[in-house]
Amino acid sequence: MSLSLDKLRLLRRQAGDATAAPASGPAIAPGRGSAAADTGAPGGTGSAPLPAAANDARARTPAPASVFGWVEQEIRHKPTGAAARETAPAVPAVPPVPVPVPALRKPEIGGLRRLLGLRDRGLSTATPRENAKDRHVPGEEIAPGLFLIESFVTQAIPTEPLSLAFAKREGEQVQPQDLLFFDTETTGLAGGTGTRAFMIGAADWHTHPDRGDGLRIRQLLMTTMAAETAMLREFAGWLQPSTVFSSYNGRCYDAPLLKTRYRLARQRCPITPLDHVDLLFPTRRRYRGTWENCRLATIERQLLQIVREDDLPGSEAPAAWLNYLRGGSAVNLRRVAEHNHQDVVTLALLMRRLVAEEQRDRETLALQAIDAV
DNA sequence: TATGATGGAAGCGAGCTCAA
DNA sequence: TTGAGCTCGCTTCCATCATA
Repeated sequence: MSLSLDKLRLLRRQAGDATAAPASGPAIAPGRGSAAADTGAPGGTGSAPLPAAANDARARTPAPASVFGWVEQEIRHKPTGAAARETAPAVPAVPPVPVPVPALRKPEIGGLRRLLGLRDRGLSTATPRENAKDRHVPGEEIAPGLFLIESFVTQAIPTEPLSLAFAKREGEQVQPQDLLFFDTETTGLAGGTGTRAFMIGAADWHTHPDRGDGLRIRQLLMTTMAAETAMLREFAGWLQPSTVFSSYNGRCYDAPLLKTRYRLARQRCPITPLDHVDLLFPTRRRYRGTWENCRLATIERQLLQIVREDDLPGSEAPAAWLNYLRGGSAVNLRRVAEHNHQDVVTLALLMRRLVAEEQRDRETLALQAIDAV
C-alpha cells in the first residue's frame, strides 16, 4: 500500500467517508469510526441525518488505538462548553479565554506531518509547541466539530417596517425582525465547488428575555471538514419563510457559495426561495465617487466612524482556519470570529443608515416641491 | 538570497454606459 | 428600447518585482 493511498484514505475519513478504512497500518477500533465519519459529509456517504447520539460531542472521543483516531484526537479541538446559549457576552463577542490544554506530543506530530507530507501553511511563525498552547475555540459545541458563538448587542429595534426604497424597491417594506444580516468566512474564491465557508455569521433584531431589545449575533464555526453538513442544517434552522436576507455583496458571493454547498451536501437549499436585500448596490449608488471605493471597510470607517482594532486581514482567515485544523493555535481563529462578528453588526448599522438617508432625501424633495409651488 | 509589497485572476451578478 | 460589454465588490492565492 502506498503512502499516497493512505493519505487519500485519511483525507476521505476526515471528510466523513466511513468506508475509507485503511487497508494497511493500524486498524480503526471496532465499532468506532472517527468523529468525522459520523456526520455524513458531502461526497462521502451522502447526507444521512445526524444520529441523535452524534449530538453528544463529548461522548465522541476518537479511538486512540487507531492512527487515524489518534490524528483526529490530536487535531480536534478540546471541547470547552465555555459559552452557553442565550447567556453569551455582548461585546466583545469572542473573549479570548485561555483554557489549559493537556500537553500534546509535539515531536510525534511533527514526525507524522513529515510522514504525510503535510506542509506548514499557517501564517503563524510560532513553533508547533507555541501553536498548541491555545486551542480554545469560542462558543458551544452543538455538533461534532461545530461551534455556535452567540452574543447580544443591546440597541433599539426599529419600531416600524423599514422601507426598501433605498434599494429601488418602491413601496416595499420589511419587518425589522424578519431581517437576517449574514456574512461568511471562506477558504478562498475559487468558485464552484472549490470554496467552502467555514464560518457563517448572522445577526437579527431580537428581544432577549433578560436583556431587552438588541441585535442577536449567531456564528457557526466548523472545526472539522465533516462538520459542514451539521453547519448547513443548523443555519437552515434559523430561517423562516418570512426571513429576508441582508448582506454586502452576498447576493453575488455568499449566497451562491452557500447554495453550492447545500447542493453538494444533498440538502434542500433554504436560501433560494427567500428574499435578499444586498446593501452593496444601494451603497455604491449613493456613495460612488464620495470615497476611494465602496468596500465594506471603507463604508464602515467613513460612514459609521468605526475603526477596527487588531482586525485580522481577510487574507489570513483561511490560513488561520487551516492552521487550527492542523493542530495549530486558535488565536487567529478567534480573530476571524471577531472580524465576522463586526461585519454583521456593521450590516445592521448600514441598513438603518441607508433607510434613514433615503427617508431624509424624500422629505427634502417634498419640501422643495412645496417651495416651488 | 531573503523578505516584503503589489497586482492579477478566479466565479458571480447587479448596475451602469453606450451603441444599434 | 434592447442588448452587449464593462465595472465593481466579495476573498485568497500566487507570480512578479523591488528592496534590504
